Amino acid sequence: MSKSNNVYKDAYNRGLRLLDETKSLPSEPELGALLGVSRTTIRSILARMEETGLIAWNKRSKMVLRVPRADDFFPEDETDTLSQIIERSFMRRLLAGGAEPGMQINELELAREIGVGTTSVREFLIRFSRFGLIEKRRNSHWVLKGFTRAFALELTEIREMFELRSAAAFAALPEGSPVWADLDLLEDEHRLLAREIATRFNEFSELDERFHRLIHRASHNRFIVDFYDVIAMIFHYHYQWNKAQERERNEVAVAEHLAYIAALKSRDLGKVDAACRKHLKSARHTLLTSIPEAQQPQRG
Amino acid sequence: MSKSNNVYKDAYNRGLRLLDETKSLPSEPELGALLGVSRTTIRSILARMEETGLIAWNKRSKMVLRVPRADDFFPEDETDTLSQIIERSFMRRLLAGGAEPGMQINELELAREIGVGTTSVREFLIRFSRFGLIEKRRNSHWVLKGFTRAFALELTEIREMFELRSAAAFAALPEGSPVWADLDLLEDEHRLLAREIATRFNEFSELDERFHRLIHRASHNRFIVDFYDVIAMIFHYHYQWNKAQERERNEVAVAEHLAYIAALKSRDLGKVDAACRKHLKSARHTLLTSIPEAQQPQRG
DNA sequence: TTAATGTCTTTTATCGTGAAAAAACAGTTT
DNA sequence: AAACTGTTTTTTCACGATAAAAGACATTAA
Repeated sequence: MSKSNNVYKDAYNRGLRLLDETKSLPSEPELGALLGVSRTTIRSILARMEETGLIAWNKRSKMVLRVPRADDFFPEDETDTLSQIIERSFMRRLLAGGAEPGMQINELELAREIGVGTTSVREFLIRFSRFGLIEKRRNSHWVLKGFTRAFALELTEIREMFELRSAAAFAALPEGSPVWADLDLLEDEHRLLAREIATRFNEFSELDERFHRLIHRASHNRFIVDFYDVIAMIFHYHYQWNKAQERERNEVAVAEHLAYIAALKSRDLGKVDAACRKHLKSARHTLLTSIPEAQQPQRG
Repeated sequence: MSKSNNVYKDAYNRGLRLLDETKSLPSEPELGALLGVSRTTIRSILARMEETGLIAWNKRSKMVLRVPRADDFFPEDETDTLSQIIERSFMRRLLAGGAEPGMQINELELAREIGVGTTSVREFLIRFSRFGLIEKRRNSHWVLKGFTRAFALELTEIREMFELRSAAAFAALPEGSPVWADLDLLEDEHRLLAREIATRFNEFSELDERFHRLIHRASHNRFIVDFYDVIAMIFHYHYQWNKAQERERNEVAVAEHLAYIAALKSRDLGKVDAACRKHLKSARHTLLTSIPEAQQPQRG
């Protein structure tokens, strides 16, 4: 088993949804652009759609024969990237407890446990190392630094520095910039979510990320924009394991975002600074309270 | 050829130097700690030293028979890590010109050209990507963003943010902190270098890095400390290709460092801020003037 | 003559493998 | 018993190989 065809399977599923919506299929290059894959993959998808009787395919004519059924789709877990699989596995172990700071990380053991090759695990660890949670010992093993209070404090320190600067840059953007329209759209989504927060509170995390990424982009600095990956990753897993008062927390956060948006629209740098600080302070507080910190750092 | 024994060769060379200095060798574990390698490697080294008649080795007795000659050493280029080799090759191509922003990077071609496996090149590119000079297209090629003026500006923006904060943290450190002794030592080295700048100006870059790393460490923030890797990497190559007015530039920088050190020792935050700003401003200027920026960014 | 399809080539993603190096274990010496 | 040496096991590092996916080229339809 040298390489899974998850790109194909994922694109196939998305292709089915497209078929369901539009009841037709465009040309191969257009489909490729739409699904973000090459024509090679598109042709495999069309071939299967023909096989399963979804379409009649002859050159440029693609006649839709029937609507996709639930069992036409590939199972969700077969569409995951290897690195997603490894990341999930790794994070589960990391958050499951028993993962003390200072502990060694064994590539071979990880690979065996997840059932993948060592190369993929190595590449994952290298990519993951920029999050500051693990560290490599020169020609030896990796060391877990752990998701500690110190980590959270260092992370939020940078976050606050970067976001205050980005927010100020955002507010200084000229009237004609397209970001203002993006901000308006996000504001609408926030209002909608605020109204239905009782039932849709778990949709906040996705909105949160889009909002903050929009602001960070105003910095026009790749290091600031890239750093949001660290924050997004942490918050992604944080949301999964800390469900305490989720509804209340998110309700507060939506309100803070709306105030923050209003401040940005006012272009009053003082107001922007205040609204941004207030929101980041409560975000930091939420993150800090969710860290167990029962165990002390140990030497491995 | 599956893995070069550069760890052994490099440790062997360092072992020879140790032998030359001390005319004796300690126990295997102690040697391992001294050279930073495992006992397995130490034993290979001792075995070769015996073979070449440098020592008589019997269990814990290691009698030195003769002084190492020049031809006892392994050639310098056989002691390099694969990733060092790849990095040098890659940077040479990047700085050699003809490396336009937007250009594709081909793993296979790079691997063939350097004469290494694709895995090593992939891992190098992943590690290198955090410097912000290249970017990966999902299941496709890498794209060169290029060492442009924009890059330099984004880099220095973060650098200034981080260093101003670190310098303030440094100045606020209590009297008893060991960093003050480190600073005193660095100050001495600066004075010495200042006196002999006419001949030793090329030793500045190494001192520069140690000085700034000391300051950044005062932030106690892993993201700030790690970011200095980006700066160090850029300046390392920058020093290699921009030799114009090197002596003058370094003379100015040493003077700025001494003023900066004096400001830190005064613990006057205003003075620290001013000295730091002044030095970073001239560092940015030096970097910016060295960027050709003849070619415009192009699409690949 | 533009834009599609059909076919072939190249590159990326991933694995298994084997040597280098580390680490663990067992036996000795002081 | 503490610290060493001798031996064995495990892990890391790097390669070549192969299927998936991308990309390039040739051909055909509108």
